[in-house]
Amino acid sequence: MALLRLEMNSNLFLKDPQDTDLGRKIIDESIKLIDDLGLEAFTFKKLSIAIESTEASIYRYFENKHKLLVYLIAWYWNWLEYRIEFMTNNVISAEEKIGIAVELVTEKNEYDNSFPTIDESALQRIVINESDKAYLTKQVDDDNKEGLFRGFKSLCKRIAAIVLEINPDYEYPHSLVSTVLQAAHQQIFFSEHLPSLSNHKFEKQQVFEQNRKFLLEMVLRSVKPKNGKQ
Amino acid sequence: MALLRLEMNSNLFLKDPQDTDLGRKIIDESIKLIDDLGLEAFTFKKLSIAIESTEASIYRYFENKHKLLVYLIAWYWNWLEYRIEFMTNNVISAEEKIGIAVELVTEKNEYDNSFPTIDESALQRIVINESDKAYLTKQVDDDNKEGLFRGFKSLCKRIAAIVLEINPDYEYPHSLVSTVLQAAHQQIFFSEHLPSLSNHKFEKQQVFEQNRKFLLEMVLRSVKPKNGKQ
DNA sequence: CTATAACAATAGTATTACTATCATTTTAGT
DNA sequence: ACTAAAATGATAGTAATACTATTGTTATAG
Repeated sequence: MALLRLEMNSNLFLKDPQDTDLGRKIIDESIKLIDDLGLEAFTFKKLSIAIESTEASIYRYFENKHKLLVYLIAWYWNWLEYRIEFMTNNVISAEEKIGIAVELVTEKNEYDNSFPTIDESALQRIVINESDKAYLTKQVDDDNKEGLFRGFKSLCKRIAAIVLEINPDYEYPHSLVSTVLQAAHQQIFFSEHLPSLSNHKFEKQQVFEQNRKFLLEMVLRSVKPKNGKQ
Repeated sequence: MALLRLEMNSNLFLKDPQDTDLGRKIIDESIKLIDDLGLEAFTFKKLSIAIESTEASIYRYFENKHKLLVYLIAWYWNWLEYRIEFMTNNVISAEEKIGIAVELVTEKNEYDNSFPTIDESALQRIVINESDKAYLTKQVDDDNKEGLFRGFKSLCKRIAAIVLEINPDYEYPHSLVSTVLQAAHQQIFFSEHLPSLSNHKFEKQQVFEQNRKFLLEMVLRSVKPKNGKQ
């Protein structure tokens, strides 16, 4: 598989971490640390110790912890969109395409050799546990103006376009897709921590597969009700 | 309308804030302050100034800011469940009941005279902006063991029961309902701050009404597909 | 081979999230 | 009305956090 680099919006960082060894170390180790400690207990101090550098050096790459989080989440959505693009390329049937998209959105991530140092499965856990915190802030409008959420919005738009291919008259393609993208990780969280909120059983891969079926069914039934009433 | 008191799980507080004037002031003012400042900028110091008391006094009611947030969110879900119970009482048709439930879940809240000092519309904004932070933490399992999330779980269970009345064979009642409860506030947030993620237009009441239609349609089509294929 | 960028080392600050102690006020029961 | 207990206020203190600033050292690119 080819070695790739996802181009990130330059407002996400002060200095592109993909350009230097230290920068890449910041990314890789912050993924591991946030996954371990949770965002609240994660600090630049701890990260600087983990990468055997200093707080000051990290601040040259990222304005603060929030921006670093937003960067990681944005990277994840970019990566996911890239894979959906790749896997639906040359597929003609819109229904087949939505099946592929929902599969990629809901599947459990494993190491991807295209990005050798990034632990995609840890990053997916971060998305599950922390991604909502990236936008649930008072600065959301400023951040949005800087384009920090372009990754998620672009992914949503792409999948919504497939939805409209299936049924151009469906009224809520973007709402439906953003709901599904959110549910894709929320249901995993619920089934692990608040199991009565979900019907999926948190055992090995099963929960991911049940979630895929649940969400694909929800999408298809919403978009294409079979009774012709719409 | 009768004056009511929602009984809260005693693990949510050190001393029941509903018992004293100071306690009620803590609740009322914290709702206003968190709504204004956002959870991150909200501190017990600022709250103590707002209520003309001291940090120490607040700490006698709540262990910390996190517990206070969880308390407020739990109060909201309890209140919502109570209203759903009330409004669906004596309604026979399950479809009518789900319509009422979705309406209450998605409607914009106004002052409710039963709880004179609580600003329910500010509290709803807190639920929209901050509620996910109540459980997206490393302590979620401990908090859950203490029953801190009973309000949300109980609400989900109640609505899931209505779903099963409509179709006892539907496989994902809890997943569907928790997804809807989440989407109910997420879509409001999106339409205001990240409008490309939603099809609802953020203007006055409209967004709430569009959201209701979107979610009710989603529920009904998911639960009761008309083609008899299931 | 030097100029410049990158990084390390260190120090310092305001704020936060508490804990502790003791004094004062309020309230409840007799 | 009196007293014990509970509730609250006032004040102080601490470790950690989220930065900013400065200066010195090491890489590396032209």
